[in-house]
Formats: sequence, structure tokens, C-alpha cells
Amino acid sequence: MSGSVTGLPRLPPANRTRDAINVIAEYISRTGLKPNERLPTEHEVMAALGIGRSTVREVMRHFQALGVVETRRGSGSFLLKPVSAATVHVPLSFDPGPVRDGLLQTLDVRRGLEVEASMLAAVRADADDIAKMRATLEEMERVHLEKGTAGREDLAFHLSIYDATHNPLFGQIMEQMRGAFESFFEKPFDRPDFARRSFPFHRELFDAIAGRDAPLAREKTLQILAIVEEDIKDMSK
Amino acid sequence: MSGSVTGLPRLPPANRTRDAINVIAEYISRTGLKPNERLPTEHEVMAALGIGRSTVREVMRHFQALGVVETRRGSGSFLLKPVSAATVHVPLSFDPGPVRDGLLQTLDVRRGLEVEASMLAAVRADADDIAKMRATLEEMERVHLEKGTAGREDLAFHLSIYDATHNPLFGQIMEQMRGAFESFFEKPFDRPDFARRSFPFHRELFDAIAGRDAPLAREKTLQILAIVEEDIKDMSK
DNA sequence: TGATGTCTGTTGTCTGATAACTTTCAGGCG
DNA sequence: CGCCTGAAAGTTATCAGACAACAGACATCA
Repeated sequence: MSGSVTGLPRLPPANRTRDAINVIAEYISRTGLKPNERLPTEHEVMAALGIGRSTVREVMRHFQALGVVETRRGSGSFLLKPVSAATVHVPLSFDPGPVRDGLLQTLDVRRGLEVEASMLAAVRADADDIAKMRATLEEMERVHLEKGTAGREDLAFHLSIYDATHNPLFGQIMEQMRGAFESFFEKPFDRPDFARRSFPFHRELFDAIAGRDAPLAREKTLQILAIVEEDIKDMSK
Repeated sequence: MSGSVTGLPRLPPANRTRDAINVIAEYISRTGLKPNERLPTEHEVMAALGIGRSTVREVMRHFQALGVVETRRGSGSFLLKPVSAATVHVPLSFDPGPVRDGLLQTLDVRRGLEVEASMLAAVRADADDIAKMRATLEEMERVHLEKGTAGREDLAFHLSIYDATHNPLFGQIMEQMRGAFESFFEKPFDRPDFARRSFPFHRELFDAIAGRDAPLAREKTLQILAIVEEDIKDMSK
């Protein structure tokens, strides 16, 4: 065939935009920019890197697509998620089809992740993790008894479980999947009666994790998700 | 405060780029454009939508960041993954830290997903799915006995399991995580002796799935991944 | 035949301009 | 003093036009 010499890794044709993307990522990590903080203006970046504004805008559009940056017209660009030169970006794309199918498909994935997270939490959680889980659980129970629902606090409890795995991937995947879904179709997770029946199982799940009983933690997680599945099916007739 | 009424989701100030992104996505699905096929040139899109070229470029940059489109200077833009107006994009980003930690972190996630996929496959697989899994398994065994390793065929076998869940999310998540990692650090999955000991368990996993034995399928998947975990730990000192 | 030059179409980037929006702040008014 | 109004400055959104760099097809020549 034509000159396909092995060992020479076909380098991309000089690409200032891609370079600028890496430089910006490195800049963010070097300056320790935190989420919600503002990035330099397009003109500043332009002048600093010696590139045109359209190139700067393509860089920003890149980070926007990755959900790392949000730019507000008239205000500037703001960091949404921490990032560094070593950050790995994994864009997922899928067609959920009808809403109901999309929810059930993600539930399959969620089941896999949540079960694993619960088991790992039961094995790896330290005293601080358990204390934090207990705190979020009790806050959730309090709000639930008071208002009859506790979507936000429920989420906080599950996030504290992810944290207890000491593996940031779980929290990030679940949170970002949830975010993507909320923005695309109405959020059914805020319905007052949604998954209400799963409420008592949360304390049982916590007890299982705190008691280092991984199989039981798995069982309780499956029970919670089974209720969620039923409610999704009921909800969509 | 100023008019911050709850329940009204603050719509973004007219955004031609975002509109164009949706229009392009809709166009791709409507014309049934397949991966590897070429998109219209920037000038064509520009003229067709009546927008400026920089806007077109930002749209392309968006799809590029999402891994949906690849644009080659002098040639044009090419579709990498199927897309439609209903496609949901979930960009994940995380810092794996040291390579070894990154691999072990993804292994936690992979364990959750693979176990769930195996169990679902055991429940949902139809005759065609089982036939396909058998075919890829036997191909893998054949290549393994011949060459001592079978990375590509091993992957095909696992993908056939994902397909048997009838939930496209599993395949996409796993494939894209793998792709992101292969491009960032050297691919250890091609090492001749990597995870060799897991070889015999693959047929046992298949037998469990074909026998509709979900708990056994879970067990076999865990055995395979335990070997992978050991090998990762061995490999990195 | 095979390598080389040339032409056309396409993407990459820059420059400069205008519009639209946000934030700030000074001034007016009760 | 406190609140509202509106002008001004800063910032992003988009456009238009230009030139450079590259890929692919075709013609040319040894």
C-alpha cells in the first residue's frame, strides 16, 4: 500500500485550536480555578495566547459541549466542573427513544452502578463516611416526614454513598446522567409520590453499609430500585 | 430580588448556534446519514441555514467535542456515530490521577455494569442473541488457542453480551470508556498475557447466560473481573 | 509506468465590525 | 436614607471577508 510506515503515529495537521484547548485546560488546573468561577474574557485569552477570537470561541464551544464550561452572554464564561490537563472526557450519546424507554434503560445502568457502589461502600467506608451518610439520611428522613417528599435530600444521601466508595467515578457518572435527563424531559423525580414506598428501605440500606454487610447492602439497593422501576412503569400507564 | 419566579426555567437568550446544532442533528437523522459518510461543507450549511461560517464552525466544534463528528482539513466533516434530534449527549469528565488508579477506578464501574449486563442477558436473551454469543465465544476460543491471545475477539464476545440485554446503553458506555482510555495511556489490554487466566471462565459465563441462570452469570462475571483486577495490580508493580 | 506539478475545493485562522445582553453605578425621587 | 431608573462600559453572539494550509483529482513529463 501507500507509505504507511509503522512507528510513525500520523500527527494531526497543525491545529492551533486543539493546542489552545490543552493550554486552557492546563491553565485552569494550574491557577486552581474552582467551579462557578469566571474564566478570562475572550479578549484576554486572545491577547494572552496570540490567537484570533474565533479560535478562542471554538475552544470555549468545545468545553461547553463537554459540559465543563458555561458561557453567559454579556457576563463571561464560567467553570462548571473542575478540569485539568489530565482530565479524561468521555462523551456518551444514545437515543432513548420514548421517554419511558429512556428512563428504564438508564435504570438498568443505574442498577448496576448503585448496587456496586453500595457494596463497595460497605467494604471501604471509614468512620467519617458513615457519619456523613448518617447525617444525610437523617436530614432526608426529617424533610420527608415534614413535607412528604425529599427529592433533593434523597439525592444527597445517595451521593454520600458514592463518596464512601472513595471512587469519584460513581458520583460523576450518576450525577451527569441525571442532569442530562432532567434537561431533556420533565423531571419525574420531583413528583410528590414518586418512589415514596422506597423511603423505609433507605435506613435499612444505611444500616447494612454501616454494618459492613455487602450482600445485604446489595439486597436493599435492589429493593429500592425495584420500587423505582415499578413507579416508572405505573407513571407511564 | 428581581423576578426569580420558581417553576419558570429561565430560557436562554436566543441562541442561533444552539438552534443550528439541533437543526444539523435533525438533518443527520432525517437524511439517514451513516457513520463514515460526509456532511455538507461549511459553505453549504452556511448558505442553507442562512448563518455565518463562524457559527457553522462552532456547531461542528460542538459535535467534534462530543465525538460525533470528525473534521479533516481539506476534506470535510465526517460522521463518526449515528445521531438524531432525540440523541442525548452525556459528557463525562474525570481526573483519573495516576494511570493505575484510573484503571482500578474504571474497573469498579465496569464491574457494576458488566455484572448487571450479564444478569440481564441471562433474563432477556432470545435465541438469536444466544446464537451470536456462542459464535463470538467460539471465534474467541479459536483465536486464543491459535495465537495465545485474543483481545479483539474477547471484546466482541463481551459486546455480544451487552447486545443481549437489549439495552444499547451498556455497549455505548463501555465502548466509549474503553476508547477514551486507550487514547490517553498505552493500552495494556493488548498485552499477550493480560487476563489470560480468565479465558476458561468465558465459556462458563456463556453457559450460565444460555442456561438462564442469572446468579451464576453474576458469579462468573465477578470471577473474570477479579482476575483482571489482579493483573492490573501486578502489572503496575 | 510512476513520480511530480497544478488546480480546485475544503477546512483553519485572523481581522474587524455590529448587535444584544449583563453589570455597574450615578442620579433622581419619594 | 432607600429605591427605582436609565445611561455607560464590558462581554458575548454573530456576521462578513480575507488569506493560508491541506487533500484529492487531474494533467504533465521523464
